[in-house]
Formats: sequence, structure tokens, C-alpha cells
Amino acid sequence: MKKQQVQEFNYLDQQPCFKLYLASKTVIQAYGPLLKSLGLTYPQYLVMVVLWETEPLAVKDLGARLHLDSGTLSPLLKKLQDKKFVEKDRSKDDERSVLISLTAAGRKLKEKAYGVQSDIRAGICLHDEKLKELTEMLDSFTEGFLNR
Amino acid sequence: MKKQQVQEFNYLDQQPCFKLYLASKTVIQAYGPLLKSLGLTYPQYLVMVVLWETEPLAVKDLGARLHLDSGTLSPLLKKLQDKKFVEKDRSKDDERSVLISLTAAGRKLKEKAYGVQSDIRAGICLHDEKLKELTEMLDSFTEGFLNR
DNA sequence: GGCAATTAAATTGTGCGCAATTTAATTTTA
DNA sequence: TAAAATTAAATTGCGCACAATTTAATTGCC
Repeated sequence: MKKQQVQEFNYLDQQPCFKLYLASKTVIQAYGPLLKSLGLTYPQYLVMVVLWETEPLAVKDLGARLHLDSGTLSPLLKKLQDKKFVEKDRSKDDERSVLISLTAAGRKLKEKAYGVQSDIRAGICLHDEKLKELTEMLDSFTEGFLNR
Repeated sequence: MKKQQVQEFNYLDQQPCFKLYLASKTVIQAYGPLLKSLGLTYPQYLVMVVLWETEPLAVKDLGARLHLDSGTLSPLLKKLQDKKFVEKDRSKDDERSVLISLTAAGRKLKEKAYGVQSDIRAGICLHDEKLKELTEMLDSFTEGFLNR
């Protein structure tokens, strides 16, 4: 009996946006256990990454860097504050603005974070060159939707 | 005066995973207003996409396709049920299993969804070939983390 | 057949993510 | 300069996403 063509027309698997969504979820899950040893979630880690670069930083500027609004950042920053990784102070120049700065513990966490980054990099099954291509495509992908 | 090199060492912007996360969030936001006219959120739309392919389907199988567990799907399916897009029935073969099927309204929604897909495709600033490359890289990216 | 282990959904609890609103401070402008 | 408009955070409300637990049905094993 002739083998029947069972190629299922798989609409979902032709959706690039689903693949993006899945890739993002999957890698964030991979970060999970690594970051847990630092006491951070992935979004909290992203905030720390930004602060390790530049500090202090207003909530507004943090949001601009991470594409997150105060609705997300306010409770998240409260958690980082409770963990004694960051401090909040009202700006003297502009009393509306809240400046986020690192505590000593928060600054120290950066060292441990290198290990997380290298673990994740090791898990990515793409050469440096391919990975660069990927990030460039992601950039133009994102930019296309942001500038509409 | 010689222009100073102000190239900021931007750690965040060197993180492929952040770019992935940002791209995913951004495109889901782009879907938002389009899907709103169908009365769906993006995750709800994904469930419908799967059901438009194959139906009825157990919650477990839906979860396997979308990489979502019952903790996410149960309340989501209840919402789709409230909107009269899907129906739930306990399987007769296995009373533990709940089969999800489409209503007439749910099936009809598929036509409108073509417009959403073409709008999104139009927003993606990548040629077909580049887009194919991207999805293939995303596949190997995801697969690398899933099979660890 | 009967008990243990497994499986499928649902539920509970926590943490984003974002729209919309609120509050307070600052800037614009009439 | 006083009122209106804008801006920065916080808050509220809703919908995922996932870990962990619970409940009920099925399967495995003796």
C-alpha cells in the first residue's frame, strides 16, 4: 500500500511571531534556575543589568531602556528594594522623579551575573556570526513595529 | 574641536536574549489592536490557530502544541468559552481528558484572521528569504534550550 | 481484583506586562 | 502669575505564564 502523504499543514509552525514568542519564553525559562541563585527573576535581572551600566537612574529612564512602564517597574523595583539590591530617592532637581541606585549588595551581584551570562551563551546553539545575524534581524524586526 | 567618541558600552544591547524578549513583546503589542477587533488576545488567538487546524483537541494536546500548561490554558479556555468561540466536553474514552472544539462563531473567526496575518506580515521589515532564515535560527535557538 | 503510581485538568499563588486612572510636581501659556 | 497642560510615579484591573498542589480518572503491577 502506497504510503499516504501525511504532511500536516501546520499553520502555527509557519508563524514567525509564534516562534519568536516561543524562543523568548524558552530562554527566559532557561535563565530561571540560574538567576534564582542570585535571587532574581529575568525582568529583575534586566533592571540590574541597566543599573550596573549606569546609576543612579530615574524610573522613567530605566523604562525607556527596557521598554517598560511604571505599571511594571513600580512593583518590580519595590521587590528589588525589599531584597536590598536597590534604593529609591526622590530627585532634588525634580520632585516627580524617583532615582534608583544600587546598594553594595546590588553592586556585588554583578560578579555572579557573569557566570549566568556565560551559561546562557553556552546554551545557544549558534556560532558567534550566526548569533550576530540573528540579533541584527531581531533589531530590524523590532524597529519595524516600533516605528509605525 | 574633535568630536569625542561617545560610544557607550551598552551591555544590555549586547544581550541577544533581551532582543528576543523585546522583539516578542513588540510584535505581540502590534497584534493587540488587530486582534481586538476579533475579540481575542494574542495567546487566545494562538489557541484558535491550533483549533482551526485540528479539532477537537484535548487540553493536553493544545498545551503540547503551544508549550503551555493547564495553569495557563484552563482560565484562557474559560474565557474563549464565555465568548462562545469554543466548547468543552469530557472525553468518553478518558474521563480525565477535556476536549475543546470550535463553535460556529469560532470557526467563522478564521476568515477575519487572514487579514490580521497579512497586516502583521506587512509590518515585518524582512524579505521572505531573510524571514525564513530568522525562523530557522529561532528554531535552533529554542531547540537548544529545550533539549538540555 | 485491588492497591500504588501515573496522568489530565483545575486551582492557588506569585510575578510580570500593559492599559487606564490617579496624584503630585513642573512647565506652558494666556 | 494664575490656570491649563504636561509629565513622572504609583495604583488598579485584567490577562497571561508557570510552579506547586489538588482532585479525579486511568494504568500498572502484584
